[in-house]
Amino acid sequence: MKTSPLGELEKQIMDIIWKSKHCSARDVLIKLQKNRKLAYTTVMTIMGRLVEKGILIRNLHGSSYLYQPRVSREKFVAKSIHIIFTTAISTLGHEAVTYFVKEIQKIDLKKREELLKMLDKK
Amino acid sequence: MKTSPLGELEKQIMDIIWKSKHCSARDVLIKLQKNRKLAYTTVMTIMGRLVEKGILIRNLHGSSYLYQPRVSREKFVAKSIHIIFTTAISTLGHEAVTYFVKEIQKIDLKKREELLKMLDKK
DNA sequence: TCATATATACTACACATTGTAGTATTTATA
DNA sequence: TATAAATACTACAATGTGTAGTATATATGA
Repeated sequence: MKTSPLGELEKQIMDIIWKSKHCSARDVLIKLQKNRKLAYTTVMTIMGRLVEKGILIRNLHGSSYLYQPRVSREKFVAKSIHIIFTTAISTLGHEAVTYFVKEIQKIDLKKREELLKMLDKK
Repeated sequence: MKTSPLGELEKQIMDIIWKSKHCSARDVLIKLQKNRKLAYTTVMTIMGRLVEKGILIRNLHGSSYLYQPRVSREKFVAKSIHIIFTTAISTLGHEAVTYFVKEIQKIDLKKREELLKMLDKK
């Protein structure tokens, strides 16, 4: 079963596009290449797949495409969490909810600790 | 990325073993075959993989193996949820937490509704 | 206008995961 | 001892993801 809606490269590409609202494959490539070597066609392939998956939309702009997210990052995250959550429950059973609650409580604890640390420094 | 720690068949097998505490491949096969046709070797393969993954433990018992879960269902669920939760956050960002909270709130609402329905019938 | 650069389409391939099962070999049992 | 049962090993298809090459079309600048 799947645990996450995007692969690593897909995620990086989506993050770039969500930030820029719309961009070409080359725009994305250039940003990605700041961190690593990557072929233009690799980016094209992934972006094409994201279009197939309905996550990106593209429009011809002259002789090349401009890509846009089909939904906002917020909506995408909301939907993904819904899928992840319901999948987890159907695979692992209802007790799963309890553990999600516990995870959230842990996070809050950490946040509290972080806040305390910050206050300490000031 | 992965969304769930077990595939469909793996899940079914684990559920059987968690219920019986320990059993042979044949025990599992017989239970699975109540719902569908399946080869003995298919079950063997999956159970072998579950051993490789550290989810099952097996001990020779005469000339065949008896399989046991390495951890309780509870612990497995807890760990799985932890992985799912942290993976989701690292892929989708911290806002993800908000949406998990919303999902839990939705569930509670449903449960409340279900309860009301049950009360209504009685 | 022509050579080069750029974009796209299409194809390919590797690797991991999962479901599925066959074959070969060993072992037990009637 | 022949047969049944268990295991080990191998295989293969489908899917998802990362990676990139090749072929073709198109634009652009000298």
